[in-house]
Amino acid sequence: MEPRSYGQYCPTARALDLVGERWTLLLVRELLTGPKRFGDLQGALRGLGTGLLSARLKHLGRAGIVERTVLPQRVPAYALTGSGRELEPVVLALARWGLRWARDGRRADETVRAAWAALALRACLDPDAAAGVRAVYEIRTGEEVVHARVHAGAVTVADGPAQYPDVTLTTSAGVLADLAAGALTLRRALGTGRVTASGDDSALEVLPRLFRPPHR
DNA sequence: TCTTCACAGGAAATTATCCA
DNA sequence: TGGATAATTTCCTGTGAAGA
Repeated sequence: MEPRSYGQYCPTARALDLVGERWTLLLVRELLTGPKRFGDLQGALRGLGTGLLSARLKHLGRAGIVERTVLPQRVPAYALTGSGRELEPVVLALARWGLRWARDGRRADETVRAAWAALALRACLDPDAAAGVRAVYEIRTGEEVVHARVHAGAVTVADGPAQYPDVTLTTSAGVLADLAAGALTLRRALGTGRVTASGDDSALEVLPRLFRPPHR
């Protein structure tokens, strides 16, 4: 089924023709942290049926936003193309804009994942504060491990453990989401044991200053 | 109020791929 | 070549919006 078009000769409408449908930008968000298998995407996007997932991937593939790739052990997967990666600032801007509502707290029926919270934190990065920082932070939750690399005033987030983390943070995905939403400070989380940290003290010391949650 | 349409989602069937 | 697994397709149902 071909997605509907707004039928407008307008860049915004054309962009929304491509990525404005339900689930589409969330698929892009999932792929921002690295290639994913069909089953991984299904697991991350609960509520999205297999048929619709297949259709969305095909649509994004035709649009040149997503491409098929192969992981080690010759496992087939999906990855963002260069054009797809250009959506990263769009997704981060939406995350930053949405944080003010996320701050109201998590609803009972909402799931949370470490990778989502890490991306939300990334959206709040203060480039000036991060300008002189070079550090790798590994974040471990019960089910997931992601890592964030801060370098040259920017941060990248990826799935999996870091090779040489400066700091390893252990917490739950829910606490991480609260940190990203600004509902909890890192100092308080560390002080109350909701986050435990090990590694380089100076890299840990600078971490709270790197992020500036948006004001309501 | 009824009908039509678009869309989301689930379940099952089908197809493709990998590997022993 | 056959079994296991993953990916895709097809069909059906439910929901909500819009129009008659």
